[in-house]
Amino acid sequence: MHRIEPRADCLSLPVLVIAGRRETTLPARPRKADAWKDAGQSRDEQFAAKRAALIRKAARAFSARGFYNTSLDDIAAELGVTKPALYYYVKNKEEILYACHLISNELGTQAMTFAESLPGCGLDRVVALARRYVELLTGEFGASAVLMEFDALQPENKKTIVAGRNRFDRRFRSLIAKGVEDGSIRKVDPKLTVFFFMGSVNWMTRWFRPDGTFNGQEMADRFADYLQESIKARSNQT
Amino acid sequence: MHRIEPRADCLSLPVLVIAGRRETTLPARPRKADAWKDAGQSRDEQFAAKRAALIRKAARAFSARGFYNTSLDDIAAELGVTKPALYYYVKNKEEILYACHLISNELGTQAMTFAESLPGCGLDRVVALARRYVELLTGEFGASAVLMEFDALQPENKKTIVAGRNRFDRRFRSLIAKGVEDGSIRKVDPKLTVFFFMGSVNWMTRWFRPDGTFNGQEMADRFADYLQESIKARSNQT
DNA sequence: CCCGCTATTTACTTCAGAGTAAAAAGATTG
DNA sequence: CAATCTTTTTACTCTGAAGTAAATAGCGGG
Repeated sequence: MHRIEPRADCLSLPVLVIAGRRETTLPARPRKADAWKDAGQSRDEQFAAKRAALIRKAARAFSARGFYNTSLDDIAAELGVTKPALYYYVKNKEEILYACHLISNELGTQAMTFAESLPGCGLDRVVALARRYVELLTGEFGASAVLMEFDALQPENKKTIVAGRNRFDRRFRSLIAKGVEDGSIRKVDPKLTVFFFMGSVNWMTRWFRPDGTFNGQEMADRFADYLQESIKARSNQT
Repeated sequence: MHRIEPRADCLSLPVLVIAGRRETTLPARPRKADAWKDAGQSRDEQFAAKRAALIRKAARAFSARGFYNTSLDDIAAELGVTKPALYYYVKNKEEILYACHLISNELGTQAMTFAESLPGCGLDRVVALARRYVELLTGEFGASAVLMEFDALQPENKKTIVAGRNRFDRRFRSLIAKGVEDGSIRKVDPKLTVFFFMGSVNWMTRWFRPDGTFNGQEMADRFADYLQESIKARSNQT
């Protein structure tokens, strides 16, 4: 019997995943995928790996099709198991969503910490943040992390997630404010700027495919570039 | 008995609406709102007005909380009636969503037609499009129109809506491409630029409140400004 | 090769919310 | 003020998907 206490620490193990298109008929029990057959680990490692794979499949599905358009049967089918098997790894659907949000916040924090550690003017750091964040979102963990379904979270979890997001927002704004102060960024409203940029990024998770016209790195470069151009100070203007 | 054939022409009649926060308990039957008590019209006019009010309340709710987080009971309660009453005006929930998408597309077309009719360089027209579009979205019809739940539409309707959206996208891209040609816009990828900007706008509908820090007009100005700065050509660069 | 633990399945229950039927309440008109 | 049409309600049904119980299959050690 495995513990189902909060254990969202399983952000590990890269798993190759092909973004699946919605099927009209559930393809009854396809061959088990990825982590589900990868052997050669301790029991606890396997548990963690499988849980992580589950979360990441779900994250991709949620990002691409939305939380409510993704049933647990869908996820289970994609993993090659049946729905109740999922309940061995998570308590309920909400916990999956929560785990996804945790990843999302984690990536944000990572990008932020990186950006804040950089030398240079405010603009440079803001742009670095943007680039790194998009890189992370489009990278290993897939276009998986940015979710919008806060309302489906339990109040307790929602509080945690929203708090994390707010922290990210504040640091982002503060970075922008510093840029305005040091003269590298033109006079923009930090809050609005963050909303503007984050909107683009949130939306990206809905259409981005790693095998599309642009890969993750290119997306990161271009998004960062848009942001940079839209906020950088120019000699000949306010 | 009233016909329930496709009749999504009811985009009329401004109705004052205060964005309602989600209630844990459904406030049982509050006083009827707005159009529901406005008398002094022919029957057909009343029908149209009420249907329009219904669609617009729903549109706001969908935008703010999402399609699946909004039950018909919610909408009915907000209007001060019971759920079955809604079925007198629409065939089902999907039809409401479809009507919302039609409004959304309509606003896009309006903004686009306006922008294309302008003289001036590509950049000017692109910026005018952005401003007008945000103006419309945040205006009379509220932050109501941009929806993301394409998947909940019937295949037939989905086709229509997606086609409309694609048309908008193409015209938007084409405007950008022209700007690049005439030298007013720097070398950006039109498609990506559209996605970038539309993401911000889509996201805006989730948080914008007319009574917030910025009103609709300010939002329009600032979003247009961000876009302008991010894509305009400069003398001293590529 | 049997025991006990891990993992997954089959076969359910439950519930929210979409949708419907039929009765009741409101209008409008002769 | 009855007759009839319009609108809304009460009281349901139905369904999809979340979630659970209990049986079963697989595995590692003794």
